[in-house]
Amino acid sequence: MLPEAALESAHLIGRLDRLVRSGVAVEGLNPAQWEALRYLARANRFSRTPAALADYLGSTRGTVSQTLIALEQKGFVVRSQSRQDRRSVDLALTRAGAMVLKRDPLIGLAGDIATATGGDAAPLLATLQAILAAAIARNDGRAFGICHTCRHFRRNVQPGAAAPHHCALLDEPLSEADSADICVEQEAA
Amino acid sequence: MLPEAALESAHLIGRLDRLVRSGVAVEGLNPAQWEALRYLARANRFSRTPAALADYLGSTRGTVSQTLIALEQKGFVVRSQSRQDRRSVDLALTRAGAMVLKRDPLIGLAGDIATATGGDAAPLLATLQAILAAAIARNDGRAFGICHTCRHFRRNVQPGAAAPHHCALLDEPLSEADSADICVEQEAA
DNA sequence: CAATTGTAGTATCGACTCGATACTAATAGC
DNA sequence: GCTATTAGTATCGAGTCGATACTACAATTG
Repeated sequence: MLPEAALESAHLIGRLDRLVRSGVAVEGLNPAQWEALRYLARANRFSRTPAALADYLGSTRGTVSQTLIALEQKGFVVRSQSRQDRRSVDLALTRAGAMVLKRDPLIGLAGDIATATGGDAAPLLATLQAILAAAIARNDGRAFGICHTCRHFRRNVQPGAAAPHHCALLDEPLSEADSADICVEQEAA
Repeated sequence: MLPEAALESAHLIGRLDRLVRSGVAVEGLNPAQWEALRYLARANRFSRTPAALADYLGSTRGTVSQTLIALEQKGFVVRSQSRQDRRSVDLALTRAGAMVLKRDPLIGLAGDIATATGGDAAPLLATLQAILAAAIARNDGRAFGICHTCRHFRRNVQPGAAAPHHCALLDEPLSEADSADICVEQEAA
């Protein structure tokens, strides 16, 4: 038997997200476009590609391609051909893209969360992370967790170097900044 | 300064909802249609109208009208003219509508919540309710809270009657079932 | 190394969604 | 009664999204 509070909580998560999405058109960006900008602001360099973004959004490459066209036309994203793989495209936020994220409607919800939790959102965050992990496992999705929590992460393999850490999956050096971003390849340790 | 955990929690709420919405097409219902069915299953008799649903969804009457046309064609909802106000339309779930809600994709998320909270989702629920209250206040929205928590609710005004309670705003008798449903007019006590 | 198979991304089409506008009908206020 | 307001619908057009087909490149296989 499913506890009533669990189902009610699921309802409320939907309502909260709907509230955010319905107040979104201010900057002329739709929900998918906001999500893409947020993703690109937090993804490490292995993860800033259309395919990874499509995985993250639970969408298709075709749909994401259109989202990216729109964002590029607005000047918030630039696409460039990858050097490693010339089929692939590197995505990056422009300065304007980073600026518009300062007016992300999600910040309003974050303020409400801070208010409602009295400033300590850590327990809520931990619970939500556990829920997301369960939901992702059930849907065979990718976690898009933080690089340094990954089972392929090797800390401080080159001490003192600009990129002291290492990814054992991609065999690539990792800077401190890399290791704090989310990664399309991340798997729990 | 906004705590990092609050913003991250806001992110996760968005991701959870997106996961639910992306696995939705199973029954041939889109996210707005699911939300409408959920609402009608939980709304008291004053609240089962297109206008109240539009408020709830943060949408417009025109858009909701189309959602309702689709749901009526699928046989999940019936519309009938209101007796009190002949401009108004009463909405009701059909038996098929109630049945399809047993396959609501939100139930999957509720299961994940039950798993992640170890079966006691009450603290999470309380936090989410507080967040939603803050978000609604900020957006000048309606709360759609439970009838008996309303400042217009008068308990047991007609003891022993089938509808013992009373709404002081609408001046209408309220059954036990009425008072447990959500209401478009609800205001915190 | 040539041929095959697989992958990254884009273009395009069609069904659908949604907000805006305009409209009808009914209620409320004066 | 006359006007203003409200409930709901119809319709249009911009935009979204998934599906399909395609190009270009990479990886694999023999």
